[in-house]
Amino acid sequence: MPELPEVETIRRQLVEKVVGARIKKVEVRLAKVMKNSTSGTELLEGKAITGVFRRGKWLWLALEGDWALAFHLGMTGQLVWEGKGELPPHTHLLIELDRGRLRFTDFRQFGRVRLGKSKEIRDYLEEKLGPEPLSPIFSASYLENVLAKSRRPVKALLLDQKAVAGLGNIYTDEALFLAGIDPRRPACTLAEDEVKKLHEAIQKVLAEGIAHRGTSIRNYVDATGVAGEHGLFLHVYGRGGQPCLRCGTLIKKIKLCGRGTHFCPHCQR
DNA sequence: AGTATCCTGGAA
DNA sequence: TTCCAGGATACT
Repeated sequence: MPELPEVETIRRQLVEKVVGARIKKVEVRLAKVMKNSTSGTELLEGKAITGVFRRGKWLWLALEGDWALAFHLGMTGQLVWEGKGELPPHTHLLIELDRGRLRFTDFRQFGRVRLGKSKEIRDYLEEKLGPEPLSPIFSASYLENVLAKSRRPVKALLLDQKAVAGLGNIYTDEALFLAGIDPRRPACTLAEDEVKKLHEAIQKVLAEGIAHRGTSIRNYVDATGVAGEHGLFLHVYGRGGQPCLRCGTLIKKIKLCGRGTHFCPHCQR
């Protein structure tokens, strides 16, 4: 589920809710979600949360003592701040705070949590992720260079977190539609003006996704447990067989890079 | 560069 | 009952 706009939405809300809060107790309810499980989450007890950061689809809590707790939500992960109440099923990590609690809930169990010193976590993320698509480092010429080096379908490159961090299946399909580019095109065949359009489209779809607090197709909710509104604004994702909003041609759904891929065969060349 | 794999549950 | 799903990785 959660791509950059969803994770950024959660981050912004958590900044308001948990920065300054102190951890009372951490309960790992499904051991395998702890990825680099050094011993312990016990060492976090009593520490205050000093910040909430995002890198690509990763979100991490900065904690006193230069510790960091990083989350990747996989396909169906939720990170929700709330008061007491019955705990939903598939809640794998529970952080009790002096104000409310933070729960990590993920029914498909693809999500992961890493605990480490903050430098360790930052290094790990820098090593595996390409530039942030909404930062100046992600320029049109950077994108041009990356695409020029590969014959793979352009969609495969956009999904590659090392090429650019944070795009997933929804926003990739949407960006390619806005740019008018067929997802199957070998990356190196894009002309300079097409790369420019694609670069612009990527930043636009992500910004809109954030403005609408993310896309709730299945079970995504933001950090307050509320669904996102961006599903109402999708052009192609999930619209296979329906008319293109621009030209009326039926949206095609195919399998590409092992993923459902939606595009307009008329608008995208 | 494709595809099997980790999981659960809703839809076809 | 089979297929499919906002992801990533470990294989052929």
